[in-house]
Amino acid sequence: MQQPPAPPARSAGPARVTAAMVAARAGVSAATVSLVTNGKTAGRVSAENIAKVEQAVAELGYVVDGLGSSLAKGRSNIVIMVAPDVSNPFFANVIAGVRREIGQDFALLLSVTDAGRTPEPADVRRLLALRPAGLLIDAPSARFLAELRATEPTVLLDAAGIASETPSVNFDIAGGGRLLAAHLAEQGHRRVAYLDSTTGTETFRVRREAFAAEAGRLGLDVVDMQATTIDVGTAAMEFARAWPGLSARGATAVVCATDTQAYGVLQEARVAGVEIPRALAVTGFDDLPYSETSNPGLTTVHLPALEMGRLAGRRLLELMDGGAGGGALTLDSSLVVRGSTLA
Amino acid sequence: MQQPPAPPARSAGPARVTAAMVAARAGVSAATVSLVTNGKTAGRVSAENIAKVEQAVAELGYVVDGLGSSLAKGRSNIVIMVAPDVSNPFFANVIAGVRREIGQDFALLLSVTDAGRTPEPADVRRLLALRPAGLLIDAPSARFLAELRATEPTVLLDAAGIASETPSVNFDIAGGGRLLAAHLAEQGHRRVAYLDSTTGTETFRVRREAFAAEAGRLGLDVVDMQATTIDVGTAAMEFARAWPGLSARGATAVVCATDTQAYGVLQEARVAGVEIPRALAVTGFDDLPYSETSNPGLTTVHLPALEMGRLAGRRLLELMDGGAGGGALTLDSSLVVRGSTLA
DNA sequence: CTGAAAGCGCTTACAG
DNA sequence: CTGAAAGCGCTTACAG
Repeated sequence: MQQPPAPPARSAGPARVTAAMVAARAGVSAATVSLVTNGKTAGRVSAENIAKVEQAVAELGYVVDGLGSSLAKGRSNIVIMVAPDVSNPFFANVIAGVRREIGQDFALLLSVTDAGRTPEPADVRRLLALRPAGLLIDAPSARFLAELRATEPTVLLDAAGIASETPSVNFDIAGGGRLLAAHLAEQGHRRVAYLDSTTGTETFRVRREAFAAEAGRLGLDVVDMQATTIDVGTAAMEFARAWPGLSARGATAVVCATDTQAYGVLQEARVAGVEIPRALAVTGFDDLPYSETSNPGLTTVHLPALEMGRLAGRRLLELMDGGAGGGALTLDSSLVVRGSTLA
Repeated sequence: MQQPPAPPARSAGPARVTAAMVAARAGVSAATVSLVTNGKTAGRVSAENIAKVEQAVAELGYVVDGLGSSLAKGRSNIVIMVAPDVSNPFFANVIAGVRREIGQDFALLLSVTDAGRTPEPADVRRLLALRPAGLLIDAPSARFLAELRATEPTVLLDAAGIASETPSVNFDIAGGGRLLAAHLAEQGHRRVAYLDSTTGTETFRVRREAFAAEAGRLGLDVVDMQATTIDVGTAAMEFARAWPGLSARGATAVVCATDTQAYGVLQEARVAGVEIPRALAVTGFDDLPYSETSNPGLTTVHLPALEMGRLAGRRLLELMDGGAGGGALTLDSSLVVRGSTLA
């Protein structure tokens, strides 16, 4: 007497439109549908059938299923970008550059970690299981790279200072750091403080070391402050904490690992009544838009973010097309001198 | 005489380890391997076979292929979060909250657009083709939502003011806006300027409208500045441009759509020698960490970002488990009064 | 408890 | 130019 229970409702909504449904409606085989949706019709599909398929696709609202397609092709159409610090405004420009190059053909997806943390091996493994068509790794740590061992096309961004076979697009960070040291020495500074970032990526190590080495060569004394996150607030607090001591020891400049931290120093110095640049010079790295309009303007090492994104995207495209393209590409950095160091 | 050409080298590196290889090594079937890697062994696989499979998995370094697995299961194990403004530091906290809830079981991937832009229909379609297990949409525009029509589990974040059947987790933005208006009226202001964001999301419309409505009720006059991106620099420039006129018309406060913009106003006001809060009160929305430590501290509407991320993640988990869970959840916002409005 | 088989939705040689 | 078939790497009823 009992009715068998109704089959459980599948995920609500209309059934998924498949290539087979399109084929049936167009009166062709699934193979032909595939050829058309992949644009491989040249000399293989008649104009008539192309038109039929296109109409059926439109009528049914068919979208090629990414999973089936990727499985058959052996790779997906997504490019995963791994980055430690999405909320750095600098990074937004890098992404914009990447998207501009690969955006038409691939879906760009970001894998982010909590602020200031580097991705874990487990994260990476899960990402590779998605079979990305390519990988973009921004500001990697050496440890992370060692664990990666990805066989898919990979391009590193901002990986200066990392020994790796993987193709990379870098800034000449070290050159920028040296220019910075030379500029400060020229301005007559003798003792400067360095405010590092807590993010454990190589780029920050290089920034610091290149600056410190050149500073040493020029007779400049470098004092380390406590590293902070890339955040105006924490940098401001660290400056407030450290300044009395630094001042007593005769420091006349603060070199920050990022512009964002420099903003915090500028702000807090103003609160403390420290005159910039007369009593204190302040510098950054990145050259974010605001560094031009801040008051005083911030002297900083200019890093061409958009350009880096574009080049990395283009190289990844070549790699995914089967190109070789090894080696490291280095973009010039330059020093932009503004009011924060120039009386 | 000619040797046939060597087969083209497949994507370099060792061949992919498959479940079949694991099965062969463990001396079991692929089905058993699947049961083990999916943790569905209870009453279905002997302890002995579990051990064999686990050992083979370890020896071979087998990782379940996401494409094959997802295709068979009908959905992937990725959750895609769509967001207009990754580089807003506020957003980093939302993500952290989401990850904390869903991070173990799903890969969280971000789809971002260029600063201040809302995703296009084409972007969305490509994302859905990946068959995400779930979708998280942050600060959607009404237009975007109308186009979406996703059948997969979806949770909206910060979607106050959007009429939609889709479950959502929101802030009581309107309440915060009203508290802000009341506070300024109480402090004796009669005419205030409003600095909006150019990002075309509903949350900013609601911020402005709730504030303006309550302000009107309390006899406060509201003057619109030119909206800017969520960026210290552009906000600073807009303040510099607008202040002379605003001042002449008797405005005594600037209400900003975000804390970040308020920082620009604070900074530029200081440069212009405008005393805060005596000559000008400044407020924001978000309550970023820096708003507490800035000098003066920033009066702002506190929005619990981490909490929102966690709740959204939890609701999505429920939905993906087949739960119903419709309706909108609203988190209280509150007004944090600091030195930027309080003499 | 176990494995053979079908199927997820495509794409790509292959034969015609 | 076209379609039937095999296969991508899994998972899940099903029969045993």
